[in-house]
Amino acid sequence: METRELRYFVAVAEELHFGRAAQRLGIAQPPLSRAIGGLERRLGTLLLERGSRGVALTEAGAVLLREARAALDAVEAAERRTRRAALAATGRPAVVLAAKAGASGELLAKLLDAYAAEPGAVAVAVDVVLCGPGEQTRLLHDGRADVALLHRPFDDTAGFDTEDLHREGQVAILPAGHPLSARPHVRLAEVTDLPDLPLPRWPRPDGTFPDGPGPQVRDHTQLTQLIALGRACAVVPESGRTGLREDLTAVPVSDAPTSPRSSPGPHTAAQQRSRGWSAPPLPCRRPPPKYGRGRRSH
Amino acid sequence: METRELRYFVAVAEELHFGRAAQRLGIAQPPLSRAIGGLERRLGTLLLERGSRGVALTEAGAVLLREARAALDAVEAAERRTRRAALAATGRPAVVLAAKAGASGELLAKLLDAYAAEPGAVAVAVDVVLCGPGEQTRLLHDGRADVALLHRPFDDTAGFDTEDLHREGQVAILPAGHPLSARPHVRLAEVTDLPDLPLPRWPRPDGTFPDGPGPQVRDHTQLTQLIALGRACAVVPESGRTGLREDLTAVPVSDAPTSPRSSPGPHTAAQQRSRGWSAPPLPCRRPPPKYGRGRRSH
DNA sequence: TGGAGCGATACCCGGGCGGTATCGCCGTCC
DNA sequence: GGACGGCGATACCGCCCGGGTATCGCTCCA
Repeated sequence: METRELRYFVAVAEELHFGRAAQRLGIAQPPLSRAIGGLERRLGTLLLERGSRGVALTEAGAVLLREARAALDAVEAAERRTRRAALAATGRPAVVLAAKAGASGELLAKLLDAYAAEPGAVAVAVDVVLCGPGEQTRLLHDGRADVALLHRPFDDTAGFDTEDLHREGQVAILPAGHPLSARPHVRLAEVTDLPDLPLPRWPRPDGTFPDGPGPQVRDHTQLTQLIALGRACAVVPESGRTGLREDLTAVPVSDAPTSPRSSPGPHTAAQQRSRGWSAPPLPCRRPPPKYGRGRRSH
Repeated sequence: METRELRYFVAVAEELHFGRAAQRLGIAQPPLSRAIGGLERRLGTLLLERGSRGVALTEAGAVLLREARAALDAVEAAERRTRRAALAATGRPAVVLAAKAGASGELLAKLLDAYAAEPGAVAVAVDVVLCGPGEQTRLLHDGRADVALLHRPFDDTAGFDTEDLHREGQVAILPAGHPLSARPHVRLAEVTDLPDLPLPRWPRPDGTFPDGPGPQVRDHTQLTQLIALGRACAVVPESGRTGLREDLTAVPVSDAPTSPRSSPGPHTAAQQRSRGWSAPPLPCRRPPPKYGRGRRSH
């Protein structure tokens, strides 16, 4: 299978319409039909159900869509990482770290300081990419980033080589005047079902939102603003209280599970071990005890 | 980048010889030279250092080799899994489970029994693929398997979505007559540096062996035979003592870290969640308490 | 210094990919 | 119910690109 065919198929599977998919791909519709037809013939199965009105994915088509996306990400990552390796050979080598904008600011700063102080790290710059929530995994998969700061259990670390950097309690973020905001601490159950302050809904990776009573939010700014307006509350890692607006209050959640951050690298350990650069791929290889919780065993 | 180019590059990078690589690919040498040249031009970097005698990888070339292998695996996996999904739609759906031959026999049997008893599992067969040590990850990456039984810390689970199924102590396998074999238990340090019974060396993923005093082994049979011959000893999970030859003795290792098994699926959680089949992708979804240690949270 | 080995280049050919034109099918709307 | 419009498939054509052969240029040895 050629990547061209995979790209074509993904376009049709996403548009569910040959004409629009062809337009998106910048080609005419007939070659697209032929390409999909050829793919189906070689795989020996129907990928798309052609109804009189539009197109639908078959079972096999749904599988191919998921797998093709992963494969295309891998190809894209290959290209990007090779390009960066080429830059690193002639210019300054760099590691790209993805972090959610607005979160983990303090940790990030200390992490970068600690890495700059590392022996052997002098030659490697750490480029920080700030992105929206949940985007980190995408960046890792398609090669735009090499490592990322994730927050369990909010972010999904499955499929990555991870290392716990820091474990912290959680706090509830409430409007300044709220009755609970005067309390020294609250229990999780007390804030998860406040009828007047529902928990917000974050977008899924595909951009849609789960059902529920809470408002839809896409980033940290929207979140804080909604809480300040008295329309929502939130439970976030302790570090989220730094740099809080003055009209918001953070109250420790006594019974919330501690939330370790993770710093995952590319998706196989072999990549980690054999990265061709002259400096360690993970920032904070021997991290200060304050943040590090030891290396993996392998 | 097209997969054809990646295949060509991997061939040359592995052979380090255009002529042989072309032969392996079944094409003539000039098109190969042109393809690699085009790749280098588009990436804007040299991938191969052409010396007067043979070829060498550049820094960027080494990165691309690693990334290209991963990408080609992903493409191959896409094809295989789509083909299997097509089969599943018309015939009997199946999950392919990879397990190391000779190990975890008992767990495997009980796992299959437990899965067969699951509601909803009746429609899905579990195909078991037995493979050599360390091959499981390869099978998962290129789509020949969906889940595998791995043994930490021996196998590397980085990059997979894993779930601990069982945690067990470790035993030292010794020749029957050895002085230590009469002991009720031994400490790890006592068996790791026996001068007469060195620990064997297992192959790395690339097939080469690490340096060391121990004999090279490739499978369980070789291992037991070497121990029986008094040329080596080994530390393996407890379950390794079942079905032991009579001329070998297993002695519990009192201070060895416990070794949980893991059952990883394809390399992203999204794949797990959205698999197009009608039955759960993981065997033993609600595993009997004896073996299961709970589900992941997400 | 000539020959062997190896990769690059020159040049040619054919298949495949992409283009336009058109068909077949179906749903819809006077 | 027939005309129309939307959509995917098919027919056919031209051209580019991928693959082939022949040959060159370079280097290392004998």
